[in-house]
Amino acid sequence: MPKPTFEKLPNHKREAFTKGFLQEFAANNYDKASVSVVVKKLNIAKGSVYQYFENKLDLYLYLKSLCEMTKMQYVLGIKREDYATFWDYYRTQYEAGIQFDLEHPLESKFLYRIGEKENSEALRGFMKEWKQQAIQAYIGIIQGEVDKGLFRKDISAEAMTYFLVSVSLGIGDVLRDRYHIDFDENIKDGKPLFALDKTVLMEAVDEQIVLLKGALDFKK
Amino acid sequence: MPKPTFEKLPNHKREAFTKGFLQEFAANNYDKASVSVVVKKLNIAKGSVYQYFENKLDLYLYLKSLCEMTKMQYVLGIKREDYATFWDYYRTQYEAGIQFDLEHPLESKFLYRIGEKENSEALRGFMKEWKQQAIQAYIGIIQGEVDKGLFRKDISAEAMTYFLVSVSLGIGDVLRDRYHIDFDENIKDGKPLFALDKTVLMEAVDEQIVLLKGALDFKK
DNA sequence: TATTATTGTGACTACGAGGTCACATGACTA
DNA sequence: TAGTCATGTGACCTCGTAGTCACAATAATA
Repeated sequence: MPKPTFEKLPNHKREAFTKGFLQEFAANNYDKASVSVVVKKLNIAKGSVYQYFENKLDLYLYLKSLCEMTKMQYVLGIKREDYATFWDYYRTQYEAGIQFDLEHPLESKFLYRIGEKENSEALRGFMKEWKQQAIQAYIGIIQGEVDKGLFRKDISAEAMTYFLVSVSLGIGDVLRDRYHIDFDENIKDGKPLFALDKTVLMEAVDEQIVLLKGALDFKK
Repeated sequence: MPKPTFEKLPNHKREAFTKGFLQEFAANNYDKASVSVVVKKLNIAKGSVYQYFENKLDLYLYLKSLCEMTKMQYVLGIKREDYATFWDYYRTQYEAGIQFDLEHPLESKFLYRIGEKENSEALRGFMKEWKQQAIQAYIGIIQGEVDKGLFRKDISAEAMTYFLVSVSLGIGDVLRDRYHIDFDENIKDGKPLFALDKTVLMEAVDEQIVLLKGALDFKK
């Protein structure tokens, strides 16, 4: 986490700093992202970085927590109990994610990288924990659907959760491939990752949801 | 592709060379895999590597084609027309993949990395093409199922294909996470990635197939 | 055996990374 | 104004990488 020196920085400096490194980590994975490059771009001394943060990993984790907090504001208010079906809930969550991407493309791309399988050894521990927590949270919800008789009972909630997560993580790729989206170009141009009409995107998402329903819904 | 010098090498030398670099590329991504490290491990001169191959990328692509050819021997004979349903066909393919992993763990891990989202910039072009070809091949098969009235008609074959691919790529992670498998450790010990009883693994696969059936099969 | 062609070698180059530190600069206090 | 403390600086250090090349060693041919 940042040293006091960083917290005391005037806003415009701190924001420029954050933005510069967010761009770098959004465009490159942890290992390839270069402190030296950003430092040149921002016209600050390399030593400053290490007066603000312990090291590269410390800086990365700070940015990660920043992005997560921003995304939370979009997703946290969405509660299962406020929706008639799991799929209304799920769809709303996904839509909020797209809205987040629309308004915070850098943070969105940063977080998109976390879902990637291959990650630097330095990060692997954090990512594994992160994924396990996400999975566990979802298992609880899915088990709830099973108990309500809304999801099938012949397959374990765990298996269904992994299934759902696979598809969820894949949807981003579906969108990217089907609409020939170049994430890196969009990032460079300051556009959102999914620089397309939201309704078009949601159509593709809805297709995947229809398939998910077929897979998980209880059939009498 | 290798220079003539490499082809003329005595078998034991060529095999040791190949194995050494397969291990390195199985354990590290393209960027992190180090020619220098392997060279030390094999007790050969660095210059030799560049008498066998143009450069690191050339060497990597050769190993990739090697692994693909080996895997082909397991999968190529499996034809859709030999199976009653798509799912018998799909299951057999997956089982063959596990068998391949059992007998060629190094090659299996090497290829597993290709499915990963994050890849070195040097490789991105190759991987994109590779994925597109795989997708296109599958779309043809899936469309065939639709035409036969076996798969649902209300969703495009393309959307169903992406759905199937998402889940297929995810199954590896399901197995890894559910059975707490450490790929890197297994590789280091010379074990297969999925060092578990094949029938146990296939049980988990079958669960996912049941869900896939629910999603894609035509319901009257 | 002498000559030529092929293969093996490892110190070396050029590069770029993360991180350090003695010093310069600026701001606030006495 | 003089002194103190926090912040900014960039040359420098260590490390590791891919790739090179003049030379040594071996194999093949005459």
